[in-house]
This record gives sequence, C-alpha cells and structure tokens, in this order.
Amino acid sequence: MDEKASVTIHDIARELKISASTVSRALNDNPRISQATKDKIKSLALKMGYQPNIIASNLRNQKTNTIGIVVPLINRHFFSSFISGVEDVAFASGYNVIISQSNDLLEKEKKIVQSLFSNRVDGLIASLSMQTNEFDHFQLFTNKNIPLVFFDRVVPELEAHKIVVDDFAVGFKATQHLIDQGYRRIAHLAGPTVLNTYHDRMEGYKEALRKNNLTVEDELIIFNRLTRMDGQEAIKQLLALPHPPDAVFCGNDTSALSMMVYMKKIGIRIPEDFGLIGFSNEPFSEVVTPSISTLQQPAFEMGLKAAELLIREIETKNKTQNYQTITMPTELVIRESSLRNAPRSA
Amino acid sequence: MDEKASVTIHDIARELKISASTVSRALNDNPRISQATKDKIKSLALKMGYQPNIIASNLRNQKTNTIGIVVPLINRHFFSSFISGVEDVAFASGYNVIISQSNDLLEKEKKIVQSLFSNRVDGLIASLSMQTNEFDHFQLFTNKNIPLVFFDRVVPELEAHKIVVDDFAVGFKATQHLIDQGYRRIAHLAGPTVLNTYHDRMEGYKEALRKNNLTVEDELIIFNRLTRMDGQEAIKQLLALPHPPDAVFCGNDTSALSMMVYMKKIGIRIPEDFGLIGFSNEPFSEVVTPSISTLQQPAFEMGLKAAELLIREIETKNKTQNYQTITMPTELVIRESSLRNAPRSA
DNA sequence: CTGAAAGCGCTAACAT
DNA sequence: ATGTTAGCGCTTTCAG
Repeated sequence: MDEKASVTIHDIARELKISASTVSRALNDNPRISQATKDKIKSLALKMGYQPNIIASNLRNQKTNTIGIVVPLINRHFFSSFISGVEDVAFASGYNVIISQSNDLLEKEKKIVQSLFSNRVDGLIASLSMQTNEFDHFQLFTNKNIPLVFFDRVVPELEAHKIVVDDFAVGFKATQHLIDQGYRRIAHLAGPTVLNTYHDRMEGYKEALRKNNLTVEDELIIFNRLTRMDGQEAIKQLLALPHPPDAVFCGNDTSALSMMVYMKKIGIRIPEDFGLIGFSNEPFSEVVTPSISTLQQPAFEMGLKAAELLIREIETKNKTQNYQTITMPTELVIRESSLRNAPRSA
Repeated sequence: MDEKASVTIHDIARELKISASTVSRALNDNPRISQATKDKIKSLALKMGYQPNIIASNLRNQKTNTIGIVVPLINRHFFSSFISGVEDVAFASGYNVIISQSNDLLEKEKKIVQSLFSNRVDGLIASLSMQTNEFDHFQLFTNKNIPLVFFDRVVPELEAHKIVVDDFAVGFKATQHLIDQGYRRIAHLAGPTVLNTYHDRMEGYKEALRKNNLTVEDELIIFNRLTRMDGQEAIKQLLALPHPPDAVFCGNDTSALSMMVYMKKIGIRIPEDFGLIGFSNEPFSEVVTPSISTLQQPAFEMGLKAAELLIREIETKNKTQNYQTITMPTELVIRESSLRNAPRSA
C-alpha cells in the first residue's frame, strides 16, 4: 500500500539515458529540443505519472505564479463575486489564486499578509478589514515592489493601485432618491470612516441634504460595524429620538435588513411610514418583503479589472510607477423599501 | 526606489560571522543554540527585515504546512461557514489554507486538484462538484497516501474519510414534517443522485411516504441542478400535472425560494395551499415572507471536524488505514412555509 | 540539439 | 554550542 518518493525529472532522465536538463526543457516545450525527444519524454512522463514539483520550480524561478487575495469575509456576495472575477482572469493567465479572509480583524489581516508574503505570492489584492487603521504590514510588498492592488475598502494614504466606486456620488444618489420620494428627515448608518468607502458615502449623503436645503444633524448619523445587531440597535436609537427620522440610508444591506425586520415587528410600514435603502445588493435584498432598495456595485467586473491590473504590473515589473485609481460605475436599484411615489424620470 | 534581493539567512550569518545553519537553528528555536546567540541573531534578523522564504523551507522539508480546500462555491453560506471552521483549526495548528472553488464544474475541479497536488499541499478537504462522476483525479492524493477528507457531497466508492450528515434521516424528517402538517401529495426536487447527499435525501423522502401509506410517484420527483431557474421550471412542471402536488421538499433553499416567488406571483398561498421546505438554511430563508422551513447542517462544526481529522492524519502519516465516516446531527428548522397546523410536540 | 554544473534558500545529518 | 556539507527538484547559463 505504500509508495515510493515522487518521480522527478531525474527519474525520467535516467530511464531514457539523457540528462535532466533535456527533460526539463522538453516538458517546458523549449524550442531547442527536437520534436522526437519531446514526444518520447512526454509520453514517458505520462506513463511514469510524473507530476512537476511546483515548489522547486518556484524556488528556482523566484516566481510562484500565484496571486493572493485578502478580503474581510468570503461570505459576502460582493466579495465572492469579486473573487470569481479575479479567478477568471488569473486562471486564464496561468496564475493560481490564494484566497484568505481577515474576518474584519486587523491582527488576522496582518498575519495573512505576512504569510502571503512569505509564500512569495507574485502580487496581492486586498480589501481592508473594518479595524484596519495602520498599514505597515503592506510595506512588505511595497518595499520590495511587489504589485499590490486595493479595492473597495481602501485608504487615501496608501500608494498603490485602487479599484473603487465613487462612494461620494453613490451616497449622494441614494440620499437624493429618498428625498425625491418625499422623505425629509433622513438618517445615515455609517461604517468606520477610516475607510474611504464609509467616509465618502457619508459625505455624499451630507451633500445631498445640503443641496436640498435639509440640515445635516449629528444625531441622525450613527457609526458602527453594520452587523445585524448593529442595525437593530441603531434603528431603536433613532426611533427613540425626540424627533425621529422618516428614512435611513444604510451602509450595507445587512443592517438595512435588520432595521426592516425590527420595524415590521413594531408595526412601522415600509415604505409608507419609513423609507429604507441599503448598500451592495446582497441577494436577499431582492427577495425579502418589502424588497430592499440598494446600490449595486459591479463586483465581478471589479475583480476582472483588479486582476488585469495586477497581472500587468507583475509582468512588466518596475515599468510604471504611477498608481492608478479606477472608479467603476454603480447602479441605484430601486425596490419597494424606498418607493413611495411613482418612479421619477431617470 | 528600487531594492536589492531579499535578505537570507546567509546575509545574517555573514554579518555576524557565524554559519547559516546556526542562524537557521536560532530562528527555529533549536535548543542546541545558546540563548545569547539566539537573541543576537533574532534581533539582527528583525533589524535587517529578514523574511523567511517559505518556499525554500517547504522544498527542503517536503512539507508545506498547507491544506487545500475545494468546494463547489465559496458563495454559499454552508460552504463559507465550513471553511471558517477549517481555518480556525488549521491556523491554530500552524497550517495555511488554500481555498478553491470548482464552480460545480468537473473540469475545473480536476484542474484545481491537480494544481493543489503540484503545490504539494499536505492534505486536501473536498466537496464534489455537481458534475463529478469520475474520481481518478483524487488518486493523485490516495496513491501517495496524502490525507484526504471529503465532506457533504461525497460518494460511497471513495476510500477516504468523510464528514457527512445523515441525509436519509434528514429527508425522512423533512417529509414526515410535511405529512404531519396535513400535506398529502408531496413532491421532491432532487439534485444529481450520483452524489450521496441527493440520493439519500430522496430515499429518505420515499421511505417517509411509504411509512405513511402514501405512494411514491415518479412524476412527483424531479431531478435538476437546483438553481433558481431550475426551481421555477420544476414548480411549473409540477403544477401543470393532472394531479398536482400540495407540497414540495426541495434539495436546497435556492430552489425552494424560486418556487415560492413563482407561486406568490400566481396567487398560490403558502403554507395554506401549498407546503414548502428547503435545505441548508441559507440566511435568506429566515427573512423572506413567508419564511422558509429548512434543514440546518452544522457547517462550521463540520469544518472543525474535517480539519481535525485531516491534520491528525497528516501528523500521524501511515498510522491508520481505516477510513472514518463521521455523521453530524441536523436540525429541522420549522418556519412559516410549512406550518399549516400548530406545531406538534417535538 | 543536448549535457554538465551551479544555485534558488533552507535544513539536517554528521562533524567537532 | 556551532560549523561543514550535501541536497530538496527544478531551471539555466555555458559548453559543445
């Protein structure tokens, strides 16, 4: 039942009474090897069940053909779609992908980045954890000029490529929509504003209020981590206000959902009494009742772009030094939870 | 702006005028090195920004401290929870995890397994794609006695460890529940029955009917891939029958949801006119209206178990040769979509 | 077109 | 307690 060590190019070489370098070249389709010997070698390799040892190859080549991804949670539709986009491009270009999740924990993010570096990934694609407020761990990559692309949750001070959406415009658009629907006292549930995404969405929200001569009130802006629990706490807090809001723009769909569940329970009608809009178009937002209006980001396409950009960087190392920021379009998905009037002209 | 090659143990050794092996030993806390030199070496390593080259270490040690996971889709709550379970155990035991998704495609699954093998993972945890009807690609692992654990979607003919739930019992339980609720003509939407999960669920369904003196009718059992689209097609087909069913037990929540959406649209009331039960407790099933009854599998715990089993195998290589099958408990989650009567005594 | 030899960075006998 | 040496499996000059 036991087995001997793996078959290596040396085993093949010995069998064929040729040198290991010839075997290596043949298997890599080096043009300097005659078709005849290539055929001979390849068929023997097959017969002997040869499997290249990528580790050895990687060590020798100083290249792993692997790209690392760090996301907060693979469990979110936005992130898993993004990952699928990355994988498509990566596999088509001959790269493997190592996926890791930080669980929104800074310490875990650090360990992961460390580990991906030690494993010598050729490039890294990352979206920051909610806790991330320092960035030294990424210097491992920047110091050694290993390509690095951030997406979604990025910070301005990072000198790297970035794939984002225009969160300011999105925040504005969402808020304007609520205003158009006749809501007048609009609250906002924001995530940690160290992260540009949450910061910009909030600023867009404020700007929309101002443009419409509505006042921005601190008590209507709540900051937390946007979990289900956080959403419920936030809506309780808002409704307990002397002068409660009549709508909320939530930083994600999860918190919007939990607000909705709570309000249904206590008899607040959506959208008649209260307007609600989420963010990121999680699959559930379409199927709950009432369905939740939200903002759709092109997650898959962002993944494609991120991978393309990263791989181009990897393969033209040290050519460019100017960091690109690619802003992708978003779409306002209007559903029942915010639709009190007939839809306005687009 | 440019940088030189990485600092290696040789650089440290040269600086300190000692040998590379001493450096290596010190960094690995080998007891044969004096504390004084250890301190000296470690602090210099830190100062020089030394980062171990795991690739070289892996090559030398013939061990990567990495375990591979293949799942159909990381995007499903069941799988992502499972993965989190694996990660918890793996990280605690000093292993990295490489996650890959087959997208339910046999060809992609083969490539992934191949690639994980070439990357010399120390062990593999896998759940089969819906298309998987041959298993030769896993022989790479079995032939070389590399530990292998299957979970959820497994097949009997594979000689390997398995983490499963008792799908037969679960199918029975779900069907019995519908019968208890007074439904009498119960259909079943099944996935590919090459996979034990779907096969066993279906057999459990049949057995429950028989035990209750209900006849098993072929026209009430539909096979497909359980996508949203598949669910809709299936319910149309069932409702078009001369003698349509009054309830369905669906192989997953996704198809149950799409059935529900369709039936709501055409005015069939759930659960009054029609009973529905899904499988796997996706988060949305709780929040849709009516909420969907379903079966809950202990995904996270299954991940823990799988990782524990795999790592034990890795670390006691060739000790055991008898394959374990661990069956985990499931829970019937009764919600609105199947609850026509008052709940029976548990 | 093919071979010999060196080396990627690390570890582990086997020295001393 | 530390050094010497060899080698993990592969690729790639350099030679012919």
